Amino acid sequence: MIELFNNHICNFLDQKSGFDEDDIQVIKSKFKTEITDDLSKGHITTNIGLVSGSLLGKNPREIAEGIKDHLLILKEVGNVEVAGPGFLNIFIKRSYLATTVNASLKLNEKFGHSDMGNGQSIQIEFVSANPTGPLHVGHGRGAAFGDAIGKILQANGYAVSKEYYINDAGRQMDILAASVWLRLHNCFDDKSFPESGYRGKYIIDIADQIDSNLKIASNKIDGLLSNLPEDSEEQIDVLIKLFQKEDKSLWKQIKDISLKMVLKTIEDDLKDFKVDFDNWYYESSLGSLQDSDSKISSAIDKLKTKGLTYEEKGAIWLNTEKAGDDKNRVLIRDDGRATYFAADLAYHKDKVDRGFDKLINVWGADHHGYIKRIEASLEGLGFSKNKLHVQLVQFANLYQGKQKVKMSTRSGSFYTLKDLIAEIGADAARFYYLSKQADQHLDFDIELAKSQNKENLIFYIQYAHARIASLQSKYLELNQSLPNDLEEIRNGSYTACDKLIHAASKFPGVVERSGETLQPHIIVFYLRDLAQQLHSYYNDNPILKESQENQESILQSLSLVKLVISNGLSLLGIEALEKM
RNA sequence: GCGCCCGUAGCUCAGCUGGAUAGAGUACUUGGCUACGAACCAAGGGGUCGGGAGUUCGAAUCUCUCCGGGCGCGCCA
Repeated sequence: MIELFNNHICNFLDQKSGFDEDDIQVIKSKFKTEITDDLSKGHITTNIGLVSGSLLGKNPREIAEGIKDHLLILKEVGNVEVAGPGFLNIFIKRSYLATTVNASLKLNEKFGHSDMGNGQSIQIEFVSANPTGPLHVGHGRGAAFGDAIGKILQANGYAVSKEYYINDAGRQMDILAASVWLRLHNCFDDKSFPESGYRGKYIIDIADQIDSNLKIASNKIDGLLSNLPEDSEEQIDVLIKLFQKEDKSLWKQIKDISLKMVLKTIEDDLKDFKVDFDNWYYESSLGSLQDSDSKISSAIDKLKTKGLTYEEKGAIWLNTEKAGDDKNRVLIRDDGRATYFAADLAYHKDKVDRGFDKLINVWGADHHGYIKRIEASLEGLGFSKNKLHVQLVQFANLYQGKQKVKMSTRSGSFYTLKDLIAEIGADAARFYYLSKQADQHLDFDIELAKSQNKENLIFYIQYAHARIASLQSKYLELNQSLPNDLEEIRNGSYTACDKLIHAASKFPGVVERSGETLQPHIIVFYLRDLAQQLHSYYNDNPILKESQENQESILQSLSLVKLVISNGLSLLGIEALEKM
């Protein structure tokens, strides 16, 4: 609809304004036509008068007057007012409004979709938590966010691929295996268990299952545990080496099974959270430095060829300062092992090689210092850093009322994502994770998320949806079917729903903006406002006492509101409720 | 010290690609069920948009600076 007016205004500029060609281009790029906040300003408003007036040094209101006449030609337009400093407020004819309601309803679950992305492929990498334990509530925010922007971008015409990067190659895997091994042999009690090992109960569960499969002889390593270093980090390293030496194949088996089991729980938790991935990418598939054909070797080779690397203190460094990083970074340590950064760089090269038009990384905010170096490496590899967008997600603090919920991975007992889903359900959890801009701190109150009143926004929005559903079924008891076309009543005089129709018509614009800015919370707040208007209307109007013609008109309008709530929630990965 | 993010009503937050009187919820005061879901609605008070300067016809929004808070600055991942 906005399109229509934009084109018409551009048409005016080109043919009738008499402005300079260059000025017209500037004006076209700067003026905005949008749906108004409320109906006192008409349905559509444009600042074309202000923008041109400012540029040309003319009176904005006079310019607006000229364009006003041009707009009145359109058959869809009922009235146009020049308002304030020079805004043009456009009032649409009611018959045309009815047409737009019909058209929107016909689009059904596609209402709100756009072709902004034009089929471009976009990959979103998110969660990517180390496979060393269950997901905690911090991961939940990244999971909800990545999944939601996936849905939103898809709705905006992008071809979306969601990926989880599994760090299965580093020292942490060794620590995981060592922790399981220790539990397997009951070497320590909870108190004396090495601090830098993983101490959670899930390690015991893994050990139990391995034990029943492998039937490992216990007390096999009693002699190994004497003379351990004091420092807990050194301690775990010594243990890892001991176990590897003791029984190489058993070590490998334990490591593989542990990884598999942890990944399984992560996958299950994400499934319960209604988050799915198109691809699970293993860091180990990047290969090793020893293999000169591996992805990691060839990525580093490419940088070497470009002369961006150098040797210093026995290590191989990448010059990332050149691209704005604070300091240069090590790719290969002095002991010959690749750094995490080297692997990540190879991973990002691989993403680009796979042909995605755009890459989005959803990272915890504590990684922001890492952005520069990954951008630098992409540029070093000959790609534009603009291909990649890193979206930071801040930490979420959980509260139970006023009480902060403690999360400590150290102690091994922590509030997991699974716990959260069990307590408030996946939908409420997703909703609250998404209710604030991702890169800002979020205080997440579990009590609030469970409450059944207006303060709980998801409840309030669902309630609006359920109310309409309930009204529809009431209507169906009295009539054969819901009205499905306003053709017959488009000239009706019932205008009480106009505000609702107007609010609902903003939805496609909201989805686009949410996609452009990667901010799902825009949809959250929009739905809250829409629900508020629905409740207000519902309260003031005894709908089923209206004339039959009015009832049809109302039901039609409310169906649109219901559709918007349902589509909006679904973009957040939440199912709208017919009853609650 | 350097870098990134944030500071809007008592509290929790919207609004930020500059636009028309700065908005919700909560709390407080008050009114509304013989009506389709009152789990709701309506009305009222409450603000130097952290301070200051600049750009502009116009600044919560952009720039600079100061103050206050968070996070990051490994041959960890």
